[in-house]
Amino acid sequence: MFLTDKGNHPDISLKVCGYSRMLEIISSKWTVLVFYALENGSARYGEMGRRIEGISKKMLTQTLRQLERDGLVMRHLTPTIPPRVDYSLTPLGESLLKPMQELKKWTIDHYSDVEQARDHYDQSAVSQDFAENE
Amino acid sequence: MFLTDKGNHPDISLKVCGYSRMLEIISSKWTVLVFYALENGSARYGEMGRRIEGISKKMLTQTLRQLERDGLVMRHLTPTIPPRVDYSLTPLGESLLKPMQELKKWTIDHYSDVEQARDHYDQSAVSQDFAENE
DNA sequence: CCGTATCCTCCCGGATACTG
DNA sequence: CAGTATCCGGGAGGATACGG
Repeated sequence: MFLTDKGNHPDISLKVCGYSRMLEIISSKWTVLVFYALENGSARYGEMGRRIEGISKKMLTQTLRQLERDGLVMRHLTPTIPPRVDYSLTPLGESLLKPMQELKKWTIDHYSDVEQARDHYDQSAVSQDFAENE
Repeated sequence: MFLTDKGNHPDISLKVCGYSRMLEIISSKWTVLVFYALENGSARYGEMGRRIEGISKKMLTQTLRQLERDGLVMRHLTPTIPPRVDYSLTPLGESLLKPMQELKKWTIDHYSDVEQARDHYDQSAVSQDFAENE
């Protein structure tokens, strides 16, 4: 880690940065996919498990609990046998939709640019490696 | 993992989901903090290391390389001795600023709601634990 | 000053088995 | 159906030392 020399205090701290708090809430891929699965209304537990490719029960439950704890998702239990559990976005969760969708739009609009940049970067990397081995 | 039963294909895949691609680019805390450090213009390597609390050289370099590879950040080397290296956002990187700031604004506006929800959730959790041990 | 290389630890998350 | 409990391997990332 960099040493903080006399009086030169860091001004970007994880604790107070708005961006960090943002990531604290939505930075996991499962969190976002689960959130995404609820964009168009409520869904049952098993249903979500089937719709979200590759998620395990453990992560589905854990992710839903976290979203619930943060007040973004509601859990509704119907105590039949077998039980039925539905999840849906809270008003707070819905308020997050718009900025999230803006960011999704940016990604869709610019992902090809990112891919192109990666190709270009990797290309120069290999040609440099090649030059070294001459 | 949930089994994909006959014909019931999952419709939310990591590979094609816009949100996932978004996280692919900005989901790490260091990535976001480094990006943040460049919001108001270019900065030198060491300067960023001092400003971003807790980051190690390894992660700073790794993060900058990734942002550079994705075409969001530019690296400018001045080959003096000792060398001087400045980093800045590319136009693509700048285009990401707006949606990111929207999300940051949401976080600032609603973080207290999230904290309140957490308190409430944790509160009910402990009172439940308490009830169990009666 | 601006990195890279190496080692080593910790914890995330998958697999599996069990329960109301 | 909707979870919980336990075990465990791999990779992210910190600490440290070295290099141009």
